[in-house]
Amino acid sequence: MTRAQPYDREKALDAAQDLFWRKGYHATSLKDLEAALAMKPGSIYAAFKSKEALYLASLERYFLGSRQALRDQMAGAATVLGALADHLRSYGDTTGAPPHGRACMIVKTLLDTTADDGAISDRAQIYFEALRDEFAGFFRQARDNGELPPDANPDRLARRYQANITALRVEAHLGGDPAGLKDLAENMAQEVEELGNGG
Amino acid sequence: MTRAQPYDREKALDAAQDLFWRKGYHATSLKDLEAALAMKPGSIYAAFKSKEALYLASLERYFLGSRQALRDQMAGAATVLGALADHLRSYGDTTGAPPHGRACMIVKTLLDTTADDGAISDRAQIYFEALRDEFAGFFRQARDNGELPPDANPDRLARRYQANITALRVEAHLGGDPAGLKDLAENMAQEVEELGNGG
DNA sequence: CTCACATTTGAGTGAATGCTCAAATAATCG
DNA sequence: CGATTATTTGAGCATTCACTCAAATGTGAG
Repeated sequence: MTRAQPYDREKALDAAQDLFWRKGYHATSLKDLEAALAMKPGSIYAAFKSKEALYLASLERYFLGSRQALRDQMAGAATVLGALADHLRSYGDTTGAPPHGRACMIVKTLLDTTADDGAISDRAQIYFEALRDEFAGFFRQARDNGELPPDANPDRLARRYQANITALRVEAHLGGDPAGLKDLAENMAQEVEELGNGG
Repeated sequence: MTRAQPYDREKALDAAQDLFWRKGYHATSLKDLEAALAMKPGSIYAAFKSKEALYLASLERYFLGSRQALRDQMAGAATVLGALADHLRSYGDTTGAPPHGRACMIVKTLLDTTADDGAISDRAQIYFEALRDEFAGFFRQARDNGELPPDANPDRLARRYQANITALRVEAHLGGDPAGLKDLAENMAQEVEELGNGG
């Protein structure tokens, strides 16, 4: 049959994602990618077609990974609101592996691309909204199982929740006072929990 | 004396600020700037020294303008909290001239620069914190004049307030459903007002 | 009007960009 | 062990990048 691929596609995509996430699309050059992926330009183009396509693949990987991590985190929780609150709290801790201490790659993408960056900004918007839908689903779940009052608006709550995460992760990206960040996260987390106590 | 400057420095800086604000530092080329400023490369370098220096000048202009607009808005207000709430509400409207419908240039800068972009990210962080101090000053004012309880924490409130603005303006940048954005802004604004009602 | 000089000009700099492709390489097949 | 074919290689492509500087231009002084 065909020759086994001497490069590890998952590992390469992982390296590309990390590099793009840190430096952004425009500031990342092919030279940077060659070094990070340990691949020569020809191989990169054979495997990923173009810098833009590689970015799109990295972004998709980021989105799928984030969503999966969120679902896993929610699955084993006692209450939905408690788990959503804990998810916020987790961004208050900048130590440890990414995504801690980093802004959301989707938000970064949204902010530094324009219409003339082709499909990239469109795709980022789709992912951003998909994550919002994910949050809305959890709030709906909380409403349906009685954690939230019956007149709670899951879409509105999701929008607000996502806004909090966005802001929290921008703060984390700055890397200022860790206590202040933790305090901010705790503040937001408690607001979520209080939604269940007739807030 | 010396020859009158045939280019308008303010107008050029204004054009540069707008272009950088929209496209970001890395995605903006000298060609773009030449077109926007209606100046040839030699003139740009004589007037502004480098692309980085021009960006720093644009960012400073943005910061000073934003802070001044905020101060003006706060000066003629009946209550401090009401004015802070209205400031949030203003970002819920994407129609009209910038800054409406655009993310904060300082936040954009923070997210798409790294340490190897020299002074730019440092400067953006300074401005971001300066705006936070500005907000903290208003909350302190509200506490001292009785709008807030005596044990209110101005720094914490300012951090949360700035986080809300950051998130709101990221949402505005997306340009999705205007009603949803307005709703989000109203939501945040009411939370600020409720701080004064024993919240 | 002429001189002196500050300012603008824009073709041109070397370096870096994203990307290509003919040649070299390695793995599987009969 | 060749023969075949998928894959990698890396020098090098055209283009664009941020930037420079000698020459042209316009201005105020004498």
